[in-house]
Amino acid sequence: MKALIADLLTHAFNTLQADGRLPAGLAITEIQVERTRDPSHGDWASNLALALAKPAQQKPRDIAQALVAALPPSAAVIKTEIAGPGFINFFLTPESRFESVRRILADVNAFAHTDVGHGEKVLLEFVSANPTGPMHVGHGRGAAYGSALGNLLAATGFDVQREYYINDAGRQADVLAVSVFLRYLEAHGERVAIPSRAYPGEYVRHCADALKAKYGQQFFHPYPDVMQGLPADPDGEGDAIKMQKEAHLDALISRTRQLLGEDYRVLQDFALDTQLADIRRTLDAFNVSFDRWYSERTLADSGAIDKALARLRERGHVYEQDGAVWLRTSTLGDEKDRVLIRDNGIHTYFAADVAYHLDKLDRGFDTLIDVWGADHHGYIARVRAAIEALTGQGDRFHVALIQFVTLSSGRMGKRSGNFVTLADLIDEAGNDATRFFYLTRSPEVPLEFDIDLARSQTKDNPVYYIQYAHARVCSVLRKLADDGHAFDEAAGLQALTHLDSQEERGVLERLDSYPDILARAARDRAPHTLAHYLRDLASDFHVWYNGHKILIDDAAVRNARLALSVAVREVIAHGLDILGVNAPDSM
RNA sequence: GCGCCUGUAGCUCAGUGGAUAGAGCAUCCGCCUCCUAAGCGGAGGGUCGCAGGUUCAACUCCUGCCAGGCGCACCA
Repeated sequence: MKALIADLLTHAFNTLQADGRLPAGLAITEIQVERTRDPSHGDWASNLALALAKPAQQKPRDIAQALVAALPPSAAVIKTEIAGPGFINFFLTPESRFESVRRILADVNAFAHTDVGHGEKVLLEFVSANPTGPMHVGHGRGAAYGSALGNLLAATGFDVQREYYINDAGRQADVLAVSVFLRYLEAHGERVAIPSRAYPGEYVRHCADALKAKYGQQFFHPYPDVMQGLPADPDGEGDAIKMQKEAHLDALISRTRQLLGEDYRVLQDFALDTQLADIRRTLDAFNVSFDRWYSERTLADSGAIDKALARLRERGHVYEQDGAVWLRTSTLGDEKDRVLIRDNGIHTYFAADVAYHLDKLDRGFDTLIDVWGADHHGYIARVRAAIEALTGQGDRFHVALIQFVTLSSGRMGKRSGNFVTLADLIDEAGNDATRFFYLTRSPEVPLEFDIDLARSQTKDNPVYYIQYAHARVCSVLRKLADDGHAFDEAAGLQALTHLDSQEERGVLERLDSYPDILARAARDRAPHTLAHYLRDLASDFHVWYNGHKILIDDAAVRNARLALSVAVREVIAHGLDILGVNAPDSM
């Protein structure tokens, strides 16, 4: 209905411009049409005349008069009124309230679809957690957000590809390798000290055990040989100490490479593959999938990094200083210049990331959306600057920053070093509740995850409340069949005018707003809008259900109510599917 | 110090520049012969952090301040 009103107003506006009644240069970016709160204001209202008043240099009520006079006729509109400072109120026919039910029952996907995307090609990169350990609850939020956003964009006319960038190169991968290596030696009976900057988690030990099981003695070296002559790993705090700790770890990495030779890569690949497999398992369980897993290593191997560097040089954005190669990002919005190639000749993570984003654009994507943890916000300016330097299209790059997650009940960090993994959380709260809870908050707000509420199976838990509405409709239909009846859709659609109670009007209006909610959620990249909507719809439905019996003897009214119920079920199933939450038939 | 995010009911949070700022929880008062009580109805509860500004209109936009979180590497 909203789209219809907006259409009428657009026509009226164009007519007035063509007649010279309004200045020609005027442009309306988006017509605001809203539901009225007060029934005496009609069903819908627009502030278009108010918005035009200033640029057109005319009184808002005069413009409103002209717009109303120029409105094309519509079967749905009974009358219009001008109210207050210049609102245009629309009164619609009773029959128009049922339009959405007809459309939902005909094809809910068509009903829900609004083409905000116009086929725009979007590359959505999310999660991209380093394969150096299990996913934690923060990654889970990014996973839920990214996957829901992908579904949302796909449902609103975007051509979206989902991608996971695997950080399988660089120092972190080396730290993982030596961490596993030391635990591997320990599994062979050596007494080892784990460096303070290495990975301490229990999963490293499991990985080492698996390594031993597969390769036996192949990588073994006596621990004293490994450590001989290495700088010490000092205790304590402070920058100087920290640097010594890192130096110790770096020396250990070099020594391990040297001792293992070509086997180093075998060991490292084993460790990375093990961790990545664990991540994939968790994501599968979490109903998150990707179109492509993109390896950082392949960027170096394929020459993509060299290509990006050459292009940056060509465009004059690169210089050398202190033995390193720098990108002049400071002239493109970044606070300082950034190193691409270190003085030791090894490219930085940033250089690989620049090449990756160039590759995304080269593959023909119009828009790049990266989903990052909030702690990476300082990184945005330099990546955008690099894209700008490469292509002049820095505005195509968008980052959705996801704020941190804390767990309620003090369950986080209960025992030091024993952090809660995403797999643990899913295990505890279930897939549906976990996804839904992640998605109920705006991404830029820190999330306090209430585990006890997520576990609870009462109406206090919004996900159960919504799923229950869906199951309830299914239950009613089962009861109907048990009683030897069937839902007569055609008869129901004929009899929709029986749906005239306050509660039924509430449900009808809510259903009608669904396409607009989806469009807004997609435009704002805000899946939480949809989560809130579904809760409201479920609430409207439950309120109606509790006051009105559906399975009554009067066939016309019964079928009309069934039509409304099924429409609710269809929209809930559609919305939950976008959020990646199941819509069960019974509970 | 600089940058990003946040500040709305006791708590957790919604809120396209638009008409009287909302929801859930919590609190209080009611409600089960009935398609699932895994539920429903009602009540109280607000200086939208503070101060200016922009305009027909500001919780919403701008500026400054206050408070909290995060970040400021030749790590990733």
